[in-house]
Amino acid sequence: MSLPLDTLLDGDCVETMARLPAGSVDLVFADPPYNLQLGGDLLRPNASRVAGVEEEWDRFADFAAYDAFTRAWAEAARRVLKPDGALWVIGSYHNIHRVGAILQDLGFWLLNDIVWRKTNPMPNFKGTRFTNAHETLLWCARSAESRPTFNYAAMKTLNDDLQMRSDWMLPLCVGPERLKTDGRKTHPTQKPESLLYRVILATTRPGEVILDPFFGTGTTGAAAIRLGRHYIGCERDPDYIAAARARLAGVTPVEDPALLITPSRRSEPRIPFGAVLEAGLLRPGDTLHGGRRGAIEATIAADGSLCHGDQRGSIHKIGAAAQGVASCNGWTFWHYRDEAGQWQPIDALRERIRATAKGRD
Amino acid sequence: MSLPLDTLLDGDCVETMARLPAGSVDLVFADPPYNLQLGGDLLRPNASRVAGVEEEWDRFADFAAYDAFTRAWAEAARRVLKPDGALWVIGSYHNIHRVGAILQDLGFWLLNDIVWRKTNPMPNFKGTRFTNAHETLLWCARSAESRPTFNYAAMKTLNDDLQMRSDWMLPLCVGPERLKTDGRKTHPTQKPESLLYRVILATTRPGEVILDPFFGTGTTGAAAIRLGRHYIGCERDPDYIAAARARLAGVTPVEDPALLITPSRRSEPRIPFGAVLEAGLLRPGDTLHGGRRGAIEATIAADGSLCHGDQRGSIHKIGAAAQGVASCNGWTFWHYRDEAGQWQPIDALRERIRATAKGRD
DNA sequence: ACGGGCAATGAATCGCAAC
DNA sequence: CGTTGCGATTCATTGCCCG
Repeated sequence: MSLPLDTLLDGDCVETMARLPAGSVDLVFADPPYNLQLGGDLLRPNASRVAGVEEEWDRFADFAAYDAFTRAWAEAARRVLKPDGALWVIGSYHNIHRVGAILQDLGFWLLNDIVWRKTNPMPNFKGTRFTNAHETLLWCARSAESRPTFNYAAMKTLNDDLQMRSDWMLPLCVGPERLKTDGRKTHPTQKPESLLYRVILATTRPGEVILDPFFGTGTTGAAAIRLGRHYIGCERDPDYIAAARARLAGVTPVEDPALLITPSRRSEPRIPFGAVLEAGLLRPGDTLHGGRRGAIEATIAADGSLCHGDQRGSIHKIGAAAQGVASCNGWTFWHYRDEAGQWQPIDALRERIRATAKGRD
Repeated sequence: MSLPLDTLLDGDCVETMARLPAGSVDLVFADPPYNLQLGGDLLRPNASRVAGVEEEWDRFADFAAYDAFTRAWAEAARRVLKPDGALWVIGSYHNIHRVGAILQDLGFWLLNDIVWRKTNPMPNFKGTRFTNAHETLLWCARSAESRPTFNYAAMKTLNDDLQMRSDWMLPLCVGPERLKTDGRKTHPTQKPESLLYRVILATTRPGEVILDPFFGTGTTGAAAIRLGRHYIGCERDPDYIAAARARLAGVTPVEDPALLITPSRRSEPRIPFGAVLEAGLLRPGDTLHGGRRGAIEATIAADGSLCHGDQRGSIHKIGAAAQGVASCNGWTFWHYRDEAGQWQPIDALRERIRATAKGRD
């Protein structure tokens, strides 16, 4: 059975997911009902009424009912995930702890909890609590053994060359982005595309498949299309389905796929040090220098090993031994004198080989 | 039986709390073990070893054992709380969801989850996840019917006359505040007093009683004394007890608690260029122009880097490289064509984001 | 005394392909 | 399956040493 890519599937997500092949999806993004347990109407200081979440889909008899619901969709999601797949869930303090504990019990492995800090949260009108200014996302692998995708370099670049933190400052979905029907919001909890942009860019690769069991008005689909990923959506409500279909018809992907990938050293093919010799960029008998002011010397052998005193081994092993440390990246530790007489790390020679290799294919 | 005020009680907290009278305490602040489940050593890029939490008290056989432990202390805490009393718990993604779900199951009523955003978290050294830059606190009433104390005005004043949000930006406990024994940290997870100041100032009144079942080196006691509240601490470890007693002997109440609090910084939030993409103000594949008459072109990648010929990097780096100069402010160098067809510096888009992002800190 | 440079460090579930 | 070895990977802050 093949996957219904870029499709919105009408119906209950547990049943829908059960019909999909096991181990077929790269990422699940879930925005389940929060079980808000709201009481009566909430009035602003000017006596206007706050439009809360009053839909039938957010009403559960008790915690046990909510837990059973959570366990059902989470198990179904786990079944369709590939072994190295991952799951994101978004929630608030009303539900996220129940969800988190259940995910752990099911074998999911928490990788991070992410705080979505809202730039423009709704104030606490009654002055009885702290302004509830954030929501929480859980990012977890299918199991502790999974090797989930994390585009570290892309996140670092996106954050001006600093590691992306676990707290994200993003605005609510308002203005033109917010879908409206007859002047009222189409969906009470539409998420901003910026949130999904970051989730998808961080934890999937172009062309992969993202399933959203609570598709709503299709924010996940919109971000997936833009970023060159495939989506599968589940949704029961015909109004949401119609709104999502109309919305997604107008979304176009980025044209140049190269723009979707951040180059990282990790994903580059490996080049053994011997290739530098074979390319004639260094010769057996040449001397490399490492350490402070290049005080550590080593001689290159014909097989690409280094000789330092009576020790002999790889550039990494000798670099570590010469410094008396456990490990060492020989590519950045050892230096040679280039044509202009400048000291350069031998990594520059590896780069040169990579550049010519790319030119060939 | 009268309460042992301002006392550190030696022994297991469940047994100790069981000996205290029911309904006698105004607030419980709990910093339980997080059940970190660490693997082997973690080395920094410079090969130095990260001092993790290796203490026996953070080791549990499995989730079930941790849950049983949590249920035991939470039930004991609930018994000693007054009907309108409240509980704070701090934790990380490793444990906080289990704790939160158990508290809900026991009848506690969640009021807020608070995010302690660390100004100076430890980086993710291996580049495998988002920097774990926050911890979570749960604030809950003893029951849904409780009327817990919340000093709304004090919090608003503390926050420059804006409602205090659910995300707090505070530094780690380092420097002179961090207790040391023979040059090494006395306790692996000592919390900053600033965190306890805010908790106690927000949710207790002067003269009330705060119980801390995991007293450690007594941060809760120190903040309580300073703020004119009473503390009761439970602790098993004799080294922690000795350190706490010595510490608390030197703490004196202050007359004006407002003087204790450092106002939060109001510096402009830093906006990375990636935020402009996530906000949809520009899109991957769009072209920016710079230099005289916009002769220099560059294409935007999905991660917020610019592509110019075979070069790729930040708006600043590519701006500098394209001009052949050492440095460049990309925000003012690069221009885009706005809705009216006018060329505008991309800094205008950053301003637009700032205008909506009235974010604190 | 002041400043620059360098080292230390913080609740951390921290790699992966080839053999 | 386990073992081996390449080689990728850090931010904010404090404090000490030295000029």
